[in-house]
Amino acid sequence: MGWSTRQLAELAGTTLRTIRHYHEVGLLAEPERRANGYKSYGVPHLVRVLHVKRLTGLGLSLAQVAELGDVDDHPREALRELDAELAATVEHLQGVRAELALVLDQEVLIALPPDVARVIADATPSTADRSFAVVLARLIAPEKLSAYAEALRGYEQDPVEAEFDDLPADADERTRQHLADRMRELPVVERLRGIFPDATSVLAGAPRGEALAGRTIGEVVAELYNTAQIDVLVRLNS
Amino acid sequence: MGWSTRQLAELAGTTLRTIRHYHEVGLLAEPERRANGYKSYGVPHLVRVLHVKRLTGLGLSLAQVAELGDVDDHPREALRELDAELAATVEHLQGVRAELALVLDQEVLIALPPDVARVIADATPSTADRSFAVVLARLIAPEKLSAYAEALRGYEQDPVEAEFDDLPADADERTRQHLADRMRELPVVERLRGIFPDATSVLAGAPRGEALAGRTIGEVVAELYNTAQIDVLVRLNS
DNA sequence: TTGCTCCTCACGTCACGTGAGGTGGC
DNA sequence: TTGCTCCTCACGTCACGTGAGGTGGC
Repeated sequence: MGWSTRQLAELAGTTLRTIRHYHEVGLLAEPERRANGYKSYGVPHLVRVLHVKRLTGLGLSLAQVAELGDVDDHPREALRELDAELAATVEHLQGVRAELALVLDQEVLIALPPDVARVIADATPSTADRSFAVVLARLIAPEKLSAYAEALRGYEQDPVEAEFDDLPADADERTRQHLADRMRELPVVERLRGIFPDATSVLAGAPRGEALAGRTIGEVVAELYNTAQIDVLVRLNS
Repeated sequence: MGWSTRQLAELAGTTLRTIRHYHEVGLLAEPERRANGYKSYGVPHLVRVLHVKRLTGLGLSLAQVAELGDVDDHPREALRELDAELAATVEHLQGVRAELALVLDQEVLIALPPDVARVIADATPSTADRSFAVVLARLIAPEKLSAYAEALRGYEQDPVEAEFDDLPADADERTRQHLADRMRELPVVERLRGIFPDATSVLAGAPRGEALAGRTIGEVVAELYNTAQIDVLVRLNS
């Protein structure tokens, strides 16, 4: 005598709501009703639902299934496209997993290429400096970033730098100049100056538009360092 | 002076709407406003957005990102879980691709195990029969299905069967019995009788509940064959 | 005054899940 | 009368996309 919606769902191994959804989107014809208004499904409905489920199970969207015609057609093209998509997805996921493996291997989570991240995590232990590196990574050219990381490799904290970190904003002229002179001789600073000989060179080849990027780096620096420290940084390049 | 929403979006390499969405779900603090009501973002916002993007780029949901605390924390556990999920997904997709390869290799798309599908596609060229096979596959035990496919392997159409296919519903008694007698000697029929000695044996070990499944097969048969044909099928087993 | 940017709603997406509220059959 | 099934709305999910309608700044 035909099946109820629930029975059809059970036979097809799916849910009530799925059957109704197929009606809603026009993937399944509405069956005849009994006297009381209940739906009464027949074999073709079951075959149709099994067919739709088969295709969606393979990864087709309902819209794609709708585009294909009858149960008898073999959707070669659609399936081939799907296969290509799946291949791409798998490749992408494997890429993500490779990245994850690198990230899991590291102490800090930084939005940087893994090799660069490693160096920076070692070299710049403070959160502020790391934030700087993350922002920088978005703003400067990739080669510059690699060079920057290379310059920091094997970095060791020097007492002079501690002095810089603790420099009060109201440090006097002589203190600043003296500090700048000694910093200029640090190997790290020397290497960095080789990469960024002046302020504008930081942004050469920047991918984001130099105007905004420049202001941005300026803001970050202003937020990280006090006026005396910035003054010292400026003197490094003179 | 801070950035506008659009500028923040550009700096972070994302869209206006994404920034606003992060506000909506509480992932990003609302910045101060200017006199005219425009938002004015600072460096911490940029760092935050880059951090969120980094995590979602790896595959975390926004809800998961929200659960993790600060930019400085390294979400080892979450990432490890994610990696496990990714591994499972990749495996699943590769399974689907393997299935796709088989399906693409075949003429018809049937919701059957591939080995069974191959045989059935060869043996039963009519749509009706294939529908029957698809439904059957959902209803009977997997071993029975394999055995069924095995029985059909190498199937060749016999003139007697053409006779069966064309049997009119009002065929007389003698015609039916004569046909049944000859069909009983066909190798295919003999093999099938070995698997399904009687009607109830079809459903032995059925996974869906025998009552509904039985009625279902009955309906399918009734829809595929006329009364004379069904009568002949019944006589095959007597 | 004309473009351009900014703002805040608010609906649409995809494949259903999950009640809400009401009725028929034993 | 009490459970159980059936029915039809209709909102929620997830991470935004995409206008709709209105205002501020040059």
